[in-house]
Parts: sequence; structure tokens; C-alpha cells
Amino acid sequence: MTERDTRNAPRGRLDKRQAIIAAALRVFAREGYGQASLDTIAAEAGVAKPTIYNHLGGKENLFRHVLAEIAARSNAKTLAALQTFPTDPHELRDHLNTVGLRLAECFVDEQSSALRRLLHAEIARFPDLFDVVLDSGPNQATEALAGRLARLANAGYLTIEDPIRAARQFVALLTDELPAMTALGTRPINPDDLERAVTAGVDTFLRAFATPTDAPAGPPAREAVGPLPG
Amino acid sequence: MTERDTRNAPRGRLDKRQAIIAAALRVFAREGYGQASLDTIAAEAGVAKPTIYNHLGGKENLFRHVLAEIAARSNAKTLAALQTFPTDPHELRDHLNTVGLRLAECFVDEQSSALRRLLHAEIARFPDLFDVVLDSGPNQATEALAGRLARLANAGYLTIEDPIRAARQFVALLTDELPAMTALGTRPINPDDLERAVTAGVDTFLRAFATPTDAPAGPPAREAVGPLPG
DNA sequence: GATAGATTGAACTGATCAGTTCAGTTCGGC
DNA sequence: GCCGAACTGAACTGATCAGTTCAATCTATC
Repeated sequence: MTERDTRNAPRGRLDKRQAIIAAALRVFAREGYGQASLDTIAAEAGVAKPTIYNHLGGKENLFRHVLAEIAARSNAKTLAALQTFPTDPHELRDHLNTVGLRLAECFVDEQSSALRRLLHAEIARFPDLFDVVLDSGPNQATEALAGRLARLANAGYLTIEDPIRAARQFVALLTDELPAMTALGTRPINPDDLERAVTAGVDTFLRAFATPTDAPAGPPAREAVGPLPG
Repeated sequence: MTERDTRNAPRGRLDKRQAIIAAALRVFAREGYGQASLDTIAAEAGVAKPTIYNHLGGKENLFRHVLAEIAARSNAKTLAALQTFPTDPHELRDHLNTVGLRLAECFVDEQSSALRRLLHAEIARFPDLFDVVLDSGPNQATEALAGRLARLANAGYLTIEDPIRAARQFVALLTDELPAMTALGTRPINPDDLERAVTAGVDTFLRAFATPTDAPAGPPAREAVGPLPG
């Protein structure tokens, strides 16, 4: 961490640990936990096998570190994408399409896809990892998204009783086509197709949750629990 | 445990193949492809290891047969569940809740969940299996569901431009909470929770796709809205 | 330039497992 | 009641791999 760059020396002792985790991430994602060999990981990290044991105990421990690492990274990306969520409901549909596209890009991201595959594959061997990843990722994102949706609902532009549920459904509608289109994240997706999938999701979301309004900023027509008293 | 007696009937040579596939399904689902051992499968099938090679070439071939088997079985269940889809729109919401519950039950079914986990786990090793399973399962179900939705749309009870998309979104809304609630299918789900998830999905689906009616609390008049397209 | 600690390569152990072989057993059909 | 095909059990091969050991080497720092 405090080392300086040693480009010329392949055996510099700088962040071996980072290199190991990065290589392990690639190899695990490519071959799965069971088939991934520590020799392969060591070779791909440009590191001797004992160094892996020095830095991270063994294969199992390495796997846990790798998953925690991807989960944290994916979560950060997703939360960053949510920063662009509209608070100004002007051109709400366009804004939702924009933020939806960013969320969908996070979803089809190579590392996110690898994380999902590894979780599915190894949940039988590592049952605890599921909750770890869930709490460090999707749950936080859903919370954040729910908060943004609730603001729009409070302002009368959406009609939402349960913001958490709406947030989950928003993501579900955005992403429901993506696994099939990307072969569970193993095939790149055409940007046009991604955008089409997103607008389809946003369209249905707005059908369900947009407050029917002919006048801008009109009060909710039905059973909204907005700030506006009936 | 699979045999009834070791002297009289254990070596019937008829359904060895079935026993092998059934055992392989359990073992693969439990341990994954890489960690599953042919010795374990043979033992659990009550069969000698060479018999596996006689009937089904090797581990890889066995795996393909197993996945095709689960996919076909899951698909049959799902299509059967769709048989209960309402054509009579009387009490549409209740009917959708009922059929939605059956679909969700198919989704959280132990074998369906195992199929999803195995697909995610092994798609890198068996890229072709994804399309096989997709075509033999979800795609057929989506087509069937889309047809049913289109009939309701034609009759004026739903407003749907793209029935395929609506069918996909229906399923997405029904199932979006289930992976988290069942830990990717490794934990049983409380039937009440399942029902709650389904009604939440149906609720949003109807918000998005139900044709707005003039009478707020009742279904459309029986004969008033015929098969006229909107 | 000397020292201490990190790193390396290479070899080794012990275990697991896919796939094969084969001599003997069992069963259905004739 | 016999024949041939399916099945069995057990042992074997060859390969892979996690984890360990150790002497030699590198690097930073003083």
C-alpha cells in the first residue's frame, strides 16, 4: 500500500495481495470455485503459490475475500448510478430512462454477473455468503432507490404505497430481460437492446406508478399516501 | 434405500437408467457439477459405476441428460399451472392471484431452483445448455402466458400492446422477491410470504395493464365490452 | 553494503476422482 | 434349464490439486 511503482521488477513486493485478489476474481469467475486451481491463480497473479497462503489463508478464505470485494465494488457502482436519480420531476420519463439505463449497465456489468453466477454456484457450499452479499449490495441499493421514489411520490408525481416494494419492482422490470439476453452475463449485450429493455421497463413502471395527471404537479387522484391531505 | 431387496429385485435391468438420472439429479443439485463424484452418484442410485458408463457416456453426458430432464419436468409443471389461467375475466384479480401463485410455486420448486443454480454455475463450461433450457422452459411458458394475456386484452379487460413483453413482466413482478426470500432456492418459503409476494406482483401488474373502467368497484359489464379490440 | 523480511521456485504429500478393466453373478427369454 | 446380455464389485491408472516445506533470492531501509 505504501510501496511505490515497480514496473520493471516483476517480483516487486508491492500490492501482491491486490494482484492475487484480482487474478482470483478472474479465475473464479471463469472456472467456478471447484475447478479453479490455486496454481492457475498464482500464475495469473504473477505470484508464487506460497504467497497466496501468506496473504490469504487458503482457497476458501481467498474465495470469501474475492466475493466480498466484488460485492463492495458492484454496490459502489450501483449507488453511484443512483446519484443521478431525478429529484426534479421535470421530464420524469426521460430521467427514469437515464437512471434506469445506468442501473441496467451495473446489472450487466461483467463483475456483477460473475458475482451472481458464483453466488448461485456456491451457495450450497457457502450458505452464509448469500446474506453477506445481499446486505452489502441489493438491499442497500433498494433502500436508496426507495428513498428517491418516495420523494417523487411525496411531491405527487408518483403514486406509491410501499416505496421498498416499488423500488424492487422497478429493478425487476428494468432487468427481467437481461439474463436471457446476455446468457447469464457471459455474452455482451448490444447497447440498443439494453436501452430498449430499459425503456420497456420504465414504461410499465410509469403505467403502474405514475400519478395520472393532465395538469402538471396535480395531486394524486387515487389512494396515494402523499403529503397532500385529501 | 432405492432398492427394496438385495437378493430378489435389485438388479432389474430396466429402470437403471431412471435411477441413475434421478440420483445424479440429487447429487448434482446438492454438490454442483465439479464436486459431484460418480462414485457417490452410483452409490445413491444403487448401481455399479460401470453401469453409468454403459447407459450414459460419462460425467458430462450424464449432466446434460440430467439438466434436460429437470428442464422438461419444470416446463411441464409450469405449462400445467397455466392451464388454470382465466379466460373468463370475472373476478380477474382473484384469478390472476391464483394462477400467479401456481406460477410462483413452480418458480420456487426445489428442482426448478436447482436447475437455475446449476445453469448459473456451469454456463461457463456448458454454454450451449443455456439455450437448450431456455427454449424448453421459460420461452414456452412466456409464449403460452402471452397468448392468455392477449385474449384478455382482445376482450378489453387488459390494455396490452406487446403480450410477450407483458408476459415476461408479469412473471418478473411475481418472482422478483423470491430469490432473496428463499436464498436462491435453498431455503423453504412460508406460504403466506409467497402469497404476499404474488399479490404484490399482481397488484402492480394490474395497475399497469388493467383497462381503466368507469365503474370504480366493479368488473366491466358482461356483454357491454365484447371482443372489440381497443 | 549489511540486515531482515518478503518472495520465489520447485519438489513433495496425501487425497480425490474420472474413467477403465475384468472376472464373476444374475436375470429375462427361449 | 440353458444362453447371452446386462450388471456387479473391486481394483487399477493417470491425472489433478490443496496445502506444505525449504533453501535460495530479492528489496527496502538503515
